[in-house]
Parts: sequence; structure tokens; C-alpha cells
Amino acid sequence: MKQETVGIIQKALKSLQEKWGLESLPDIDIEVPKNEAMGDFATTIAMRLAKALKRPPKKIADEIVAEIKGIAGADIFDEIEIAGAGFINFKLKKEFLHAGLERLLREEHSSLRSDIGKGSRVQVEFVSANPTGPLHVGHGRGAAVGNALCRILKAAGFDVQREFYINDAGLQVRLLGESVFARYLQLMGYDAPLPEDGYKGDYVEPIAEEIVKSAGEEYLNKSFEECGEFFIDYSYKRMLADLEEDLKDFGVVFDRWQSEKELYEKGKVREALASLQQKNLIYEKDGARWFESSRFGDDKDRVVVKKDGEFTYFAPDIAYHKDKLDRGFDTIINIWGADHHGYIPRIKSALEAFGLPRDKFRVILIQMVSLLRHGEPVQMSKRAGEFVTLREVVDEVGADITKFIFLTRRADSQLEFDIEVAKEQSAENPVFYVQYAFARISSIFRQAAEKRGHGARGMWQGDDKDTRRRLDLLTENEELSLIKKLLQYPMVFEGAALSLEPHRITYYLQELAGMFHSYYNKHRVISDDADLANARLSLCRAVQIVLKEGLNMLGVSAPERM
RNA sequence: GCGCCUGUAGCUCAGUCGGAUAGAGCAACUGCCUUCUAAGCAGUGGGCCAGGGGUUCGAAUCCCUUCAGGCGCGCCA
Repeated sequence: MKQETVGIIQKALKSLQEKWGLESLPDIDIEVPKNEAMGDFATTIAMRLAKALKRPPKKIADEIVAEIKGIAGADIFDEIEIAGAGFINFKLKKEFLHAGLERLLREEHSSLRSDIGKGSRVQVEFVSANPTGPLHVGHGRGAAVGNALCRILKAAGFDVQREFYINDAGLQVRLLGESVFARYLQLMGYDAPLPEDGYKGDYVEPIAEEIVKSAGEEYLNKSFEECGEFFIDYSYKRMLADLEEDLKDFGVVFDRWQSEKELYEKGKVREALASLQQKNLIYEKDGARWFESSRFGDDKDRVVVKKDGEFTYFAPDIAYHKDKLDRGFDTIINIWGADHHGYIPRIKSALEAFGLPRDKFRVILIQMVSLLRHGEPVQMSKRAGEFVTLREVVDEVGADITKFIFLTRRADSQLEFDIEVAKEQSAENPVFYVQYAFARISSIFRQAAEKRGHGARGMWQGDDKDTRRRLDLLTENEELSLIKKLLQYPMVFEGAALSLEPHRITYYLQELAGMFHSYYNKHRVISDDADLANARLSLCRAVQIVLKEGLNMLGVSAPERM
């Protein structure tokens, strides 16, 4: 729908370009005016050209419109008018809308996808929570956004890999191991204190209990130096299994889990630093080795090998991101908690040093989730090891609702999540509003099937040749608006894919559902006029297709009954 | 001190590449169920887009500045 319009304007501009003597033309913008009276599409191109042509926008618009009218294919427009300061407003013909609807019904979901990705390889790394404790709601938000984004990108023709990076080397997993060891000793009746900064959460003891059961007294008279490796490995692997399970129950699965430890073991950390060294981007100062990240826009250079010979945390991260490039990805997307934003320049620097173009590394920052209950903040103290886990919320509220709410805001804006409100199933809950529209249509189809002998999906029976479909009977304002809205989905979807903003689909779905509910209340679908009923059932079917597609992009289900 | 993010209706938030009269939901108020699901619909009220300055045909949007909130700035991980 948009493409056709852009194509026609483009043709008109091309032939005017010579006459104007312009070397280049600005990009053609197409927007959907907020007021429907202003047409179905509008472009500001005449105003944009005003400066270069040194003529009033309205005159230029006149010229463009005259040119467009002579172009074959411009008959999809009912009216083209110039308004305001130089807007060109297009109104589509009903026939064109009906044809669009027909196509949507025929091709269903495939007509809603796109190939803007052209198979280019994208890697999305998300969640990547430390395997030292359960996922909290913040991780859940990252999971929901990452999951939706991957689905969207895939539907947009990108070759997407979803990856979880496991921080299984270093101090944090060691602390977990020590904490479990201490609990183990306590369970065996010894007075063993938790380590400083150890993990105090309730989840630690069950791991120790497992070890008591399976190993008994085996580690009683050993020091942590002797049996630490066992405790560390056992503990974080156990946590990791839980993380995977929690994510799975949330509806989020990964293609690949990359271990940090493995990067060390395969020598990739050394290799990556050696590679930087070869590019003369590593130097020695004060007994340490530094990566010259400031050459790529970082504030300052960063230490990669400490004075004591140990790697910094940054070193394996360099190796990890180099490895991503070595695996052949065109675009690297990282989804991080917003508190990591200061880390972006150095990773960007490393990727650039290895040859990734600047714009091929994109970071989505996930802002905090404030958990509320009846409007009151839920107290969370990380120090005491008390926090509300993703599992608790999902168990209490449900995965669909939780995901949808996480996707009702831009990722980088803070989000309030009221558990009670989410549970209430009230009108305050946007998930139900959208799902209800879908279920309502299913219900109409059930009625149509029972009372009128229609197929399960209204009249639409695939390639049933006898099925009459007089879409031209859809002439009510609400029907035409609804069709336009449906045909706008691909624009919204592409926008979401290119800007990496799943919430655009969430908003669109709420609007579409709203238009449908409104239509439903005003017009009766199943009536005695068989042709009209068939046409309206078809429209309902189309709404269902788009609702389902959108919900599917968000990873949210579309129930037939509610 | 430096850097990043945020500031839009009473509340929670959208707002496309700088475009037309700034939107939605909730809350408040008024109506609508013997007819396809009332988890719904129709309507009313509600705004110094934090403040100030600038850029231009045009600014919630871009630039500068002030204020307020959040976060980040280690040879920690």
C-alpha cells in the first residue's frame, strides 16, 4: 500500500527532476495523517523541496500533483489534494482497499512479512544473566524484548541467532561456589560463615542439600581450595539449568549458549588480544597492558591485562565479540541493562578494531522495572538476597500478560509493573483488550458455523471456489477505516524491525483491537443479508490474521476463547 | 567534575525523518446488555509538552542553557 504510493511519487519526481535541474532528490516521506479527513497518506516532499527550488511549497505541490495524475497506476487514488503549508494528501480508492483486503485474506501471514533483511545475519545476545541466582523481573523484561525482537527480525527476513552469554568464569561463580560450600558445611553441623559478598538468597541452601544427599561427608574435611572446582561447577550449572527452565516457561528459548570459560579454554582471549596487538592497538603502561580504545571514540584507553598478569573483565568480552564477528554476523545486537550503558563505547571500540562498521553494532538498553502491588512498591533488597523473581511473577500473573506489559513501553523507559493490576484481568490490562478482540471474532465464527453453516473461520474456507466474497459491500466508514488499518500493518512492522522497537507493534495492536471493538458494537456481522455477512466475516477474518500475526511477533498467544 | 538516559493530561505512558488542531489507557462524570462474548462500546471534562533562549516556512521533536530525577564513570566483576 505504502510502496505503491511511494513508487508513484518517485516516478513523478524523477520526471520533474530534469526540469528542475536538481542533482539529487530528498527521500520521499510517507506518513499516515492523524486525522483521517486529511487522507490516507501524506507527504511533505513539496515543503522539503521548497528551499532547493526557492519557490513556495504549494506551487511545487501543484506541479507534483499534476505530474502524478499523468502516471499510469495513479488511478489507485481517489483524490489528491494539497493542504496546509504544502502537504500532499492522498486518498485511496475503495477498490484498492478491497483489493488489499482480498490479498491479505488470500496470502494471510505471508503478506504481512517482509524481506528487508535479505537474509543478512544478525546476532542478538540477550538476558545473559549471571548464573549465580534466579532471574529477576528486570531480566524478564530483557527476555521479553529480546524474544520479540528476534521474532520480528526473523519475520523481516533476517537470519537471526539468539544467544545467551554465560559468565561462568571469574569471581561471581566462585562466590556462588563458596556460598554453597558454606551452606554445605552448615548443613553438616559446622559453624561456617558465608563469605564476604557471598550469596545469601534462599536458593543457595537447596543446592547444598543436593550435595549433602549425593556426596554426604565427602567434602567435610577439605578446604575450598581442594574441592572448590566441584562446588563452583555444580552450583552454577545447577543455576543455569534453572535459568533455562525459567526462560522456557516464559516462552523464551535460545539458539546458543556461549560460555565465557570456554573462550578462555580455547585460547580465544589470548588470541583476541594478540590480534589487537598485531594491529598495534595494545601498549604497555604502568606494568599493565592497555587497549587503545580511545582511538575509536572511547573516553580513555582500557586495561586488558592487569599488573598482576590477570585479565580484566573486559578481555574476555573483547574475545567474545571478536568471536561473534568470526562467526560471520553482519549485525551484532546486544540487549543490556541500562546500568551497563557506560560499557558501550569500549565494546564498540573493540568491534570497530576488528573491522565491524560502526552502525552494525546496536545496543538496546533495558530500563528498570519497578514492581508494585496495589500501587505500593515491592521492597527488593539485593543485599539481603531478597528479590521478586521472574518465576514468581510469571506463576502469579501468567507469561502472556507479563510479556505484553513488558512490551507496552519503549525498552529504554522505566516501567511500572503492578502485579495486582496485571492479575485483575480488568480493563486496565491491555493484553486482554487485544486478546479479547481475537477471541470475540472466534466466537462470531462459532456462531456463524452453528447457525449458518459457515466454516470454522467464518466464510473463509481456503480455496473453496464456491465461496462468494463480495468485499465491495464493505462500504461503511468503520469498515474502510478498519481495512486501512489492516493494510498499515506492514509499515508498522517494518518500522519496528528497523528501529528495533517491538513496542510499536504493541501499540498498533491496541489500536486495531479498539477499532474492531468499536465496529463490533456498531455493526452486526452476521445478518440476513448473506453476501454482506460473508463480506463482514471476511473482514473479521482479516482482523484476526493481523492480530494473531502481531501477537505472535510479541510472543503472546491468541486464544480462541476467553 | 565528566558522560548517558528521562521530564508530555490527576496517574502510567505513546508521539514516525522536524510537519497539519499534541494522543491512548487508567482515574472522574453521563449513557448502552431479550440480538454475533459488557474483559466491550458511545460521550464529557482534563495540557505553559519541566523553565528560558536559539535554529526555520514550521519544534514535544534539533542546538545551547538552567532545574529535577535515574544511571554510569576502577589494573571490581
